[in-house]
Amino acid sequence: MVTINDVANAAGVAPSTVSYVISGKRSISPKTRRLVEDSIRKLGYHPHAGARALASSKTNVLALVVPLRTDLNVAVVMEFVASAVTAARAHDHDLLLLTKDEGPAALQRVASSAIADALMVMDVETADPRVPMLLALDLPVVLIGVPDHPAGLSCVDLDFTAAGSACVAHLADLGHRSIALIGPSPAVYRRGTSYATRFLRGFDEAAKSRDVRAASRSCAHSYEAVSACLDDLLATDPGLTGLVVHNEAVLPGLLSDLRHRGLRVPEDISVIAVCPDSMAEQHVVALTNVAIPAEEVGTQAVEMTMRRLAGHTTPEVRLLGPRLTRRESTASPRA
Amino acid sequence: MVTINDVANAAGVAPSTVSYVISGKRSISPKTRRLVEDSIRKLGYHPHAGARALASSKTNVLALVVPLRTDLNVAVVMEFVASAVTAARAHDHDLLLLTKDEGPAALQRVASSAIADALMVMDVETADPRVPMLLALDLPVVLIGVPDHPAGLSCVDLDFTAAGSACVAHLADLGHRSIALIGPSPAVYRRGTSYATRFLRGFDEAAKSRDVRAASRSCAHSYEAVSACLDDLLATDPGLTGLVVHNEAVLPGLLSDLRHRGLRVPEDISVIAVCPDSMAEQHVVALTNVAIPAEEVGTQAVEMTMRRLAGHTTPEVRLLGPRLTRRESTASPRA
DNA sequence: TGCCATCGTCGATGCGCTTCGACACCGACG
DNA sequence: CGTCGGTGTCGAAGCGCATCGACGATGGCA
Repeated sequence: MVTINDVANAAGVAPSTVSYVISGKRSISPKTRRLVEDSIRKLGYHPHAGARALASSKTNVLALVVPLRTDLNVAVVMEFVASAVTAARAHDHDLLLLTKDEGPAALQRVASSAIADALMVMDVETADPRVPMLLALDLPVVLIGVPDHPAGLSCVDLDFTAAGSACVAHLADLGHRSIALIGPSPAVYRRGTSYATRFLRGFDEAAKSRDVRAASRSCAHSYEAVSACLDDLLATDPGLTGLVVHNEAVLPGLLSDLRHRGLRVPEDISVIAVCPDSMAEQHVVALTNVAIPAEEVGTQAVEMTMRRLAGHTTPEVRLLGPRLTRRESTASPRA
Repeated sequence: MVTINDVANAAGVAPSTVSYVISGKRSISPKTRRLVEDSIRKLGYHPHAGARALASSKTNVLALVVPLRTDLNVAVVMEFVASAVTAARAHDHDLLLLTKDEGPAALQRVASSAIADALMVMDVETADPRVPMLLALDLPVVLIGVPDHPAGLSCVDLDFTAAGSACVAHLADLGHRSIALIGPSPAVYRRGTSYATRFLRGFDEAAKSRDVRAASRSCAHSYEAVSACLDDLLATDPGLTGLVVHNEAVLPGLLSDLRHRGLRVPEDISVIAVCPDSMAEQHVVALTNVAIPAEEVGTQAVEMTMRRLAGHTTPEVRLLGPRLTRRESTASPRA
């Protein structure tokens, strides 16, 4: 292994000088700098991460806690993870992956083993049991999602409340008077997953203020569940003309089922989805959607984390405004 | 921070004794062991990862290189990652995520910074430029996928060649005489992505030996591409009765398009997919499929890695046999 | 010419842990 | 009773680095 001493010898300087060249924490003459940098390159020197962590109390690692459940949208999670890794690397940090399954103890472990410098936590619940423990951790923490009481933790997420409202507004503007929300599976609501309840709230409030009849259902992934859900909705209100789908996984099944029923999109029924743009464009009828900006959320989460690490101590709560893109799946209802 | 010294003091023993209690590398009297373990628990002691890495040259971290491209199946990648993290944790290791985008240099960096104890590399290409460098790394490496010349690296993957053959065999057994493969996007082939070419080989060889007319096409994600691909295939051979789809992303579009053409599945045309079971079951017509056992591959990859870390030096190449599940999308062609 | 401030470099120290050799103690055996 | 082997514990060294105080050199100014 090539150490800082090897570099120092090769360059004819002291190890500490090499360290200062790398960190830039003291001024170095151009001549010495060049000498050292050349030696570093020639020897292919990389500082030993453990030694560096021990001496400096910084690991240059960010830990990310992801949910492994299949009832969440894996594509969204993956996109988020991808952008987080990329953003972290842009700040010269690495990304350690933890699973929600390991529970709060894993967070303790990471914190007290000094494995990572900061934590990013996905899939936050409204009354998340991890929040109090995270507060006690004295590591920078950024939540993806917003619990009821962030209490000093930084948060970033799509503004799902506004997203719910935007969907209703779009349909109401088109003239729809009776709409329904097809939401995530019951398990998601049961856990109190933050985004689900926030979206529902925005949906309900907007429906009330726009004076639109609004139903909402939770729906599991299976084709049968989707079908039963539609049966139920159409039986309850045969005049239903608009569907808001906050459950990407049911989209294929839903669209097939509508066609089987002889309901054309958008002529007979409008559909608006909450999903990534790529998914919206993938269907036969391109879907009007509110985008889930997983990539931007990931980047933002890392940026906020880095700011905390840089000493910026005040926690921020950042809600990204929803972006609705009109495509082919929404239209005015027939008179 | 609570250190090994704090624990030693609390237990009234030497720090080295605490270390031996934890590692089990020397025998400890039951009395002392209990004393130490109690102190550890009471103080909530976790060894400092950096210090431990420095002293022992072990990080207890596995690095996983994942592709971030969207032309690969994100669900499969995610499933793999999930099982890898879980398996790693079961062996008391953490998982560090790297992206393929960073290129070979990132692997160098991780190795010479002693950030991880081993590397797992996904999305391997037939003539992967990373292979020679990985060989020089003197870290245990496990490839997910099989390059042309593994040359001493461990590999694990679904046996895609056998999978390709199995698809053909299934259709041939049903009596199909003309079939086609709809493969991944051209970019995937261009990269020489290992699994794509292996599957194609198995497909071609089986078709030849079973005396089945076989065409194959590469197909991008878009609905238009799928449609054009079908136009082409049906024009080339109007007698086409079987489709093998090795490109999960096009499935929804493909199935819609077939229906638009008035082709019923499986009455007019059989469809067999290479995709995770969950995806196969999600469609209106449940799809006969060859499963992509991402979870098992992930677990296996970790197990192989741990074996290497335990001193087991001979590299293994492990190909998982394909499992074909017959569902509703395949049937004998009408006479 | 002499003094001081500044800049660039060095040496020493310690981060928390693992590991090695040393050693004290105990029971068994001749 | 003396010796020997084994068991359990200890102390010290060192892993590779960052960081702090110190110090020599250089240049400006009086």
